[in-house]
Amino acid sequence: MATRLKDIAHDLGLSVVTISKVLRDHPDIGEATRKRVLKRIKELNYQPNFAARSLITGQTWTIGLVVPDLLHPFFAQIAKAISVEVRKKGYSLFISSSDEDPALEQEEIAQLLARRVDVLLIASSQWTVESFRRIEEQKTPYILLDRQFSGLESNFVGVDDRAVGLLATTHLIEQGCRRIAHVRGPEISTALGRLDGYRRALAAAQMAPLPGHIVSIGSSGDHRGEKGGYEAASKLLGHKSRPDGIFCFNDPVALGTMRAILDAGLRIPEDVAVVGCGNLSYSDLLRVPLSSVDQGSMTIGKVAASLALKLAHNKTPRRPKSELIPPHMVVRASSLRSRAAPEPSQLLPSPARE
Amino acid sequence: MATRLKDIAHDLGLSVVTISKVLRDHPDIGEATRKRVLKRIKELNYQPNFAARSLITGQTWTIGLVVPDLLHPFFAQIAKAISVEVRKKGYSLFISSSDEDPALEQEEIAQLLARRVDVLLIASSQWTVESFRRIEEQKTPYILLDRQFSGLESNFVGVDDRAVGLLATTHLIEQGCRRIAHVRGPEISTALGRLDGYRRALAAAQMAPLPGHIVSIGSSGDHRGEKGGYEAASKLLGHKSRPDGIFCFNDPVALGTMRAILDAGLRIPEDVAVVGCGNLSYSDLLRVPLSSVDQGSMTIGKVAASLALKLAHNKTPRRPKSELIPPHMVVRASSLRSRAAPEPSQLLPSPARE
DNA sequence: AAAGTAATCGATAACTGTATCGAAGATCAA
DNA sequence: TTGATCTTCGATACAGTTATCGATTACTTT
Repeated sequence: MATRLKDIAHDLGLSVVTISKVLRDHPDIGEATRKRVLKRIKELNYQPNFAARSLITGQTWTIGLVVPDLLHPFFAQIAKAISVEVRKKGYSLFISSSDEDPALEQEEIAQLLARRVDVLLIASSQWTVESFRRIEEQKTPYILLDRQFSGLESNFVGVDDRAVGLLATTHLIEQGCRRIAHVRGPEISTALGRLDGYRRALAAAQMAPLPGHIVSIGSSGDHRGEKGGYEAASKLLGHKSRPDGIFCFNDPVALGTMRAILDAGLRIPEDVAVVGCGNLSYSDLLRVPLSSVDQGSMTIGKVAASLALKLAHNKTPRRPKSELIPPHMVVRASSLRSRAAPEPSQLLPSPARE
Repeated sequence: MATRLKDIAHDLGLSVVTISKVLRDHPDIGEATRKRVLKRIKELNYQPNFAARSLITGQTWTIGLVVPDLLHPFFAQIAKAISVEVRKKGYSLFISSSDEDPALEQEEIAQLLARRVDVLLIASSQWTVESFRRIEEQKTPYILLDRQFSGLESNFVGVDDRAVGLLATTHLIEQGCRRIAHVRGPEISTALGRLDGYRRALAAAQMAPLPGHIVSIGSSGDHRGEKGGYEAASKLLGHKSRPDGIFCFNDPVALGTMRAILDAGLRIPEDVAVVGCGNLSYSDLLRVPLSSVDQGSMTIGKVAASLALKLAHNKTPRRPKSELIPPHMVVRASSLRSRAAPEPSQLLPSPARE
């Protein structure tokens, strides 16, 4: 059986209270006894019982994280960063993957609330605000990741999506593109922000989207991702004023877009330049390495973790805080056409990674 | 404040004990009161306090998972599968990423043990057996994932590495390769098993590795992965009897190998066929899509979860169980040279994924 | 009617640690 | 010396649940 405070107290002829105080650096303990206790604690390799501690303090020293898909490198990176950061402060991290299923996500949130996690971090695939209201009822502090919800004032950490759109579109303009199209995503904050940035970048250069140059990928699960990108890009390429640059909502969509361009017998980036978003780990291993806007997922994780730790300690709820992480552009072959053609070696995976 | 058993008991004029029994489907409760209690529980949305429950039962209904790198799709897939499976049974999963650092891994194991997880799952990056001995001292059941340790009798779930080597090498033989080389990994169970399978497959075809056709990637962190593969393959290609097929320890190494082959002005698979292992998510997005042995990471996760749940309930320790998952070959362009040349479309990402 | 049995529920202790306040002794000032 | 203050430690209550065993009631059997 594991050693308890009682055992140590009995060994040293002290009371449990004294041992408990030593453990928590309580001031009113004599130096001599403090040393004796610490020595014995080390000898017996005492590990405090979190259950008993939680019962009285109300804190569990755990943090919950719900992501739509742990396989997605973006969320995996965030999860990893959070795990590392909170562990340093003695917190452990529950991670669960909702598989993009709102119903499953709600169950997982409920389970984590039942476990009385100190803070809840959610990258939600929800469409309504309802489940967040339930979290608020329980008075558990929570932080939304990646995606925001209008009409919900909550803590938020994610990339600055407007800056994403600005960065990508401005880059295409600088590369000499004049007919820049956008394959946009569904009606969620990330897609809307990127669309807005795209529009603003064009406007800043005295340009405007040509009619039909903003296409949306299908909302059904089957037509999202790469397939949706292929279909959307096919539409664009059949257009009478064919785009010479396409900014895609995310990297999978950009992959589909690139496939459509190559299938149409066109060259990337000479005929059509492509920029995605997410900077996924495969981005520089492709046939044509994909330029992409990096969302700074590691930074998102670190910032979210630090905010979570703050919330865990402040018993008094503060005003919700929104942290926008600045994105940065990672230029690869798919959009590099201003200067000389890229070296052949750049078309292949290179050992030096971003 | 959250509702407690006491509240429900008071509301209905019953004792806490009765409510507790209803919650756990104890037989000696009358049907009428059982329904009344369940109704009230639902009304108040009662959530049991895990801390109090753990304190008395000794079970925490949590499972711990330690992986070397959550960003690696192999481990991400395993983590996801485990998370989904154990959640169904009411368990929550602590996940931590050790960043391939043995010292960090030990800290994380210690933290999870201190939390009294019911079962510990470890994909270890350890070199010694020492830390597992400590787990055994605490009498916490544990399961090793992916990598085994000689001289340590423990529960294990992972791919059948010998079968991996057999499958890959046999495939290359069937594709008409006659000088098959192997880029092997370090001195750990996975690499040794795959090497053994490679040897056996050759022997079964009355063949043997030519001298110098088994090369090892460097053990230092810098020379592992893609860079190590590039260096190892360069050696092989300079050999007087140049290989016409290479089986690589894993996919990153295979990527480096392919880069070396193309840099040498040779064709894949016509001059040299390549097979990797891991079937990483980028495998069919490459310039030359990579044939790879799939390790069945989802199956590993599911089997590990099911074993973990068994261990969580059996208070009496059973004999350690070893579960070997059969791998399967995923043939793509990098090794397909027996019949007609692959269709051009196969050289590009295809929407239909394995 | 007496005794036995089954069904249903509750009183009490226990699990381990923490918060609170009080007690004992030491030290110091007046 | 007295009183006050400080230092160091402990007694007690408590957090929310479950294990155990005893109590009550109703029903059955002989």
